[in-house]
Amino acid sequence: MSAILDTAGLKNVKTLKIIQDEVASTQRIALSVDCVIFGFDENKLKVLLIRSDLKKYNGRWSLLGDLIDGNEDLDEAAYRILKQRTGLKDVYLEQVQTFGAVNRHPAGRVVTIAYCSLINIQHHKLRIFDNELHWHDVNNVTDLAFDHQKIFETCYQRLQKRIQEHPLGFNLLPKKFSLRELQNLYEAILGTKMDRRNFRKKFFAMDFLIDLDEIEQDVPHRPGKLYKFNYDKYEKKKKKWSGIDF
Amino acid sequence: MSAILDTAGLKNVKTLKIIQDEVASTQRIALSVDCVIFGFDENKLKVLLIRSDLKKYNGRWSLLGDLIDGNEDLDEAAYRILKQRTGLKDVYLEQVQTFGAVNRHPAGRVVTIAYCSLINIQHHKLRIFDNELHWHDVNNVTDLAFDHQKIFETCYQRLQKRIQEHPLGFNLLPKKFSLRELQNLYEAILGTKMDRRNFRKKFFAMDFLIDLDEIEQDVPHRPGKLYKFNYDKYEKKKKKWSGIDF
DNA sequence: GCAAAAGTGTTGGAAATACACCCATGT
DNA sequence: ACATGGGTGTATTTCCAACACTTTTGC
Repeated sequence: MSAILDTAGLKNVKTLKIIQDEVASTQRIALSVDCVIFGFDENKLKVLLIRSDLKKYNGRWSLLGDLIDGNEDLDEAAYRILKQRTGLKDVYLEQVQTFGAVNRHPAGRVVTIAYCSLINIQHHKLRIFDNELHWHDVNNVTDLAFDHQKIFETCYQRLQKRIQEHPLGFNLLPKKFSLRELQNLYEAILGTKMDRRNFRKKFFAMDFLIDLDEIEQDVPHRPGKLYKFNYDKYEKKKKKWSGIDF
Repeated sequence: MSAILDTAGLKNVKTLKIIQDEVASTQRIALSVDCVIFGFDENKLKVLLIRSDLKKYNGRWSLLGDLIDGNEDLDEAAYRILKQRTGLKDVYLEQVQTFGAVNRHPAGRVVTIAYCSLINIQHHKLRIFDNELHWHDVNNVTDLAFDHQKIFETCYQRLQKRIQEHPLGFNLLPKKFSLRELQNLYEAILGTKMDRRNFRKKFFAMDFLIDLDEIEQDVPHRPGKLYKFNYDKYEKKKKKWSGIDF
């Protein structure tokens, strides 16, 4: 912040020392990170929840979170939580919003920064040995502890929007995937059905899929071809937004 | 946050008291709000800056900000700053992002929540009696103090994107405006030139403009018709996003 | 009457949608 | 052979971009 003024109009130049004192004397606030960790499995979009460790919320599910250390960057804290809970790999992580209602936490003033994370469930399945940790179908998430329901919904909406504008979805899939899997992913996240032919057309027209010349194994029907996403090409061709539309 | 664990796997139910102690004992952090206040004047998009009150940044401009009080909601703090500096009216306010690099502030650890605000400059001109406060052309903002350059750019980009998807722009205009003014606004914010006929067509097709049957006064050419924005109608017809496109 | 901006339609191309049939594989 | 999903093409519609002239007002 730039100014510590109680009224407008003060314009003395302050020394660093004065500001330091102000920072030190102001009521400080506990800061936390909460992670909304999305995964994709069995053609469903899932979110990773843990049982609240607070008696008040006994039995209710909550997001994974932790307090931020005084010497820790925000993103660092979010990565730390991911690492502790899932094993950290192929992680997409994005800060979404900060929630700071005065009474949002029963233990006192805790402002929390919500992060949205996308992980490939196959790679992390093993790490969930703790049975208080569970993948929930996003359509079946209700009554979370604290203000976590609100946080979850905000992050889910953000995901729905972002996935249509950026190639985030691939973070949820195995490196090699079929077009059917890709479409299932989009349908699960957006809650819609799409025309298969037009879906293919759209993605092939984008020209960011690399044909691996491999096919699915162990499917009880004609196997589909496998693809991977061409991140390099995407980075170069990234589209600039234009067009007023609301 | 939901869990205060140092390793995964802990699953005892904690009492409120235990968590309170943890919150109290954890290193707390000073929290601030920084406002990126946009205005529109003389066909330019402007941002309101103040001279840094820190000697280290002597002469450099910075955003308007202040520390958050322990009993104050985040949005409340942002509104307070707006009120102190501009007079608070017709304000559009939106939380954008939280910045928390460990060393972003020379006075110690200060995490800041950036807010973007759009105000109608005509209504607030008078309040800027403090000559350390100044409206800068957004194209001429460089070398701000702290990490404010980054914050400013993030907010500006957010604005550019949001204004194309939501009718924010009207917060920057007088209640009655001509189509020319509206187009100038979009061109200023997006840094583009648009075709006048297509611009009109687009806005009339949306059908959110109310023809006031009034015309501009004191213009040295054929006066344009004046319109206002129909917020109610917009709220009802709000478009749902659809379409993968990146 | 001249300068300056307001106001107005049409057309062609691109992109999105809707839609139906044959193909490859496992059982 | 049949069930299941993979793979392909075309016709229609909708949306967007490009583009030029006439009108109104102040001077």
